[in-house]
Amino acid sequence: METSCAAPTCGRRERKKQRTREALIDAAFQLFQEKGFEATTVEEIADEVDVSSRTFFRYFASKEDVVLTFQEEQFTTMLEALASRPASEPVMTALRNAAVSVLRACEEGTYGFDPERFGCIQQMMESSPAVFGRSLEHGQKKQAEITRVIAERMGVDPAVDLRPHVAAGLSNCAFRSAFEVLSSGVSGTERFSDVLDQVFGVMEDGLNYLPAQETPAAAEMTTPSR
Amino acid sequence: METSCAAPTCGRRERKKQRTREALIDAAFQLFQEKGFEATTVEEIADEVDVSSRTFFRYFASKEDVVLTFQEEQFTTMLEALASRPASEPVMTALRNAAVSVLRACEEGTYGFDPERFGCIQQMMESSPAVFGRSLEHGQKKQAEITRVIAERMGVDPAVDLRPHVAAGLSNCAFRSAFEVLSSGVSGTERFSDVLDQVFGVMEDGLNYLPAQETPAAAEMTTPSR
DNA sequence: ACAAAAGTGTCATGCCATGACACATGTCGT
DNA sequence: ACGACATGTGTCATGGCATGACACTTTTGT
Repeated sequence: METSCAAPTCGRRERKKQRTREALIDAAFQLFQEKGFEATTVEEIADEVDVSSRTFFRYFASKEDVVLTFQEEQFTTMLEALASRPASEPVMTALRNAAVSVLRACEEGTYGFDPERFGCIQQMMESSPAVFGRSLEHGQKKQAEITRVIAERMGVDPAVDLRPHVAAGLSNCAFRSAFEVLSSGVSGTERFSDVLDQVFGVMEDGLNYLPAQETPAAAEMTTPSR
Repeated sequence: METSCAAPTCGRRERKKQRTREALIDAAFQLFQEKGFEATTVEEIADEVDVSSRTFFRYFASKEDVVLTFQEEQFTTMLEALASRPASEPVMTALRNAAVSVLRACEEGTYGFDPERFGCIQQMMESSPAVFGRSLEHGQKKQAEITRVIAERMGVDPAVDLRPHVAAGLSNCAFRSAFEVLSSGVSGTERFSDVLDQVFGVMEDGLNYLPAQETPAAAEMTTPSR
């Protein structure tokens, strides 16, 4: 009757659960990469780990959720990175730095991220709408948390001031724009983190001045040769 | 063997199809409003119109698609509005004006929009994640088209220049931010179109200067009492 | 060792979505 | 108006996702 540890991080049971969870994720990604997301059934994933499909759904609310696990970690890391930015930094700069640093970690495998899986997920986002949709949904949901953090950092009340909401939206938007740019193969775009940085750059210094028409030369300013 | 009209907008068959489609939409919204989106089954919708569920799926790829019909119309209207903005207008201004005018149309029932249904959809977006997710997905997909139009307007190549992508992303982001602000009940927000306008305002004149900390007084600038 | 708690497997169920095939209903040329 | 063709619809059949119910097993705390 719950006497010792309220949140039992210890114990065989907990360890076993964690192992099953990891196994499910690994098996899932394995299969996703082999046959694609859509073509992989929950039953196959469960069979691979030798549990029932029912059990799978006790660990994940949906098949897409397995993939979103990763995104959730990214988000957590981003929040940490944001918190560790100096308070003197302007909001958008802090968001930019935090966001870019997280993607760098994903790409370079630091911080416990797996670059291969990172790439795998990007692929799935492009190829299966279900994953993409859930990802957008997840991002939008998390945006609310970012809003809170930003509002705190700005020292304003998010129930009155729109700006934290917009700022959070912009960071989210930056991610998606970068992804879209990347997957539509815009020239000179390779690393996700670089593109993201550029997108933030366009937002920060180019937004007000997007003209009706412009000489091609001026475009060089915002899309530097790297 | 296809002699007269290549795109037969005429003909009984076509009319019948259109009627069935309308009937399905109407029945669907009726039921959605009565019992909620999730609680309504495709079979119920089809029964109401006296067709088989199979037929329903010949008109709509998914249950969510019925709702997205409306969004598709909004989008089309927005594109038209954007095209009719003077070419001299800066891109973000044009986007802002176009976007706001569409929402106004939705709210006021002009241009063939139904304000009641508009409200109904907003409700569903808040209450059923599936609809919300699909809506995000749809918006993201359409963003690509906006990108194209903007690039053309700017006279730049979207395969080289990031800015059209970002601008399109921002307009999309503005919609969602406005929606989020609205549904999280930020004070002084009532009409969707007004909030959207404010969001664009924040983006245009406040973005660069979102400071680390700020006196509450300065906030008044970007959130006018209207 | 025992009792409570927590996890799992096994049905059963319901809904969404799609393919196949037969049937009915328009459409068009003559 | 009639017949050939195209197109839309109904009726299965199928398969996957997701969830509830209930019995059974494992773990945990005392």
